[in-house]
Amino acid sequence: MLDRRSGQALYRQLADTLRDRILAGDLPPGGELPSEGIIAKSYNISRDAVRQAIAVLRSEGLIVTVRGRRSSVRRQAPLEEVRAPAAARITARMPTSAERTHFDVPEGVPLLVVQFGETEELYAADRVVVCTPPPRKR
Amino acid sequence: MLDRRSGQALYRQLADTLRDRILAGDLPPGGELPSEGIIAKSYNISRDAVRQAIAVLRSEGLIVTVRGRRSSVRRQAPLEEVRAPAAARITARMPTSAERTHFDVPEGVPLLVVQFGETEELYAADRVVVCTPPPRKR
DNA sequence: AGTTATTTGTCCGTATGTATA
DNA sequence: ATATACATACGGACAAATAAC
Repeated sequence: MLDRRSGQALYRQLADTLRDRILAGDLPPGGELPSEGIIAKSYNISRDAVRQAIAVLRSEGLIVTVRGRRSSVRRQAPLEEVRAPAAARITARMPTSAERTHFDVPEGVPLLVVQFGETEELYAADRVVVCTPPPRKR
Repeated sequence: MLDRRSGQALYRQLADTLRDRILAGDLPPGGELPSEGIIAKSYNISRDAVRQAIAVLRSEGLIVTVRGRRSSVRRQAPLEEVRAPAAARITARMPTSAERTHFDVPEGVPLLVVQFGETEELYAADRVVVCTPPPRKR
């Protein structure tokens, strides 16, 4: 239950409990959360607080929200392996809104940036894993 | 200026214009945005809409917000190079709230995940770049 | 095909708390 | 201590997308 005098924000407490349920497998991938209104009523908090909690989990890449539908636990597709060249530099950053549309990634999913020489390649982190070359035989 | 009949949400339009100013270098790293109240007044929108726009940019890792202070453009520290072992798998994901505290990263900064064998190492993507081994001499 | 109900998205207002300057 | 500024929480209203029938 949520505690109004805990010093912790209500929406953070709610996000923590929902996250725990997701990571524990209580809410399986693809599973739907109750509607914002239902959650708000069941915890006696405003819909605004519920939306903030959901926004937290969405920005962590744990859930996905589509307008008109209840939020659902994000499904993780099998990752495609991409071979990194030698002497490459690999970083990650969040996409802008336009890049999110372009790469078709939901909120909370970073981009992998692979740089080598002049080139820079971008990959959606929910579909790609970058692999370093295997050790050389000799 | 913002257009109420454009079909685009006000806060998205505002986020786009602010992002453009940041990426164009108009607002330099470390530079402060006007306060939420000032922005709201200057665009004739609610403070709530301004906060949503700022939340967008924060989740993209472009700005940093500290309570009581105006938001500022995120500074990018020089990246420490970490050598990736051979046959490693490199992915990225967003940290949970607890991990954000543990790694001391602001919102909008992913974690780099380097897996090899049984081990899995995590790095804050705003401080570390992962490097693949250089080509072998022969 | 079309209508209704459900649900999330956007926008506004107000109030209060808490951190910073 | 005062002023400024962001954070939290509530409320209401309407729009827009989806789902159900």
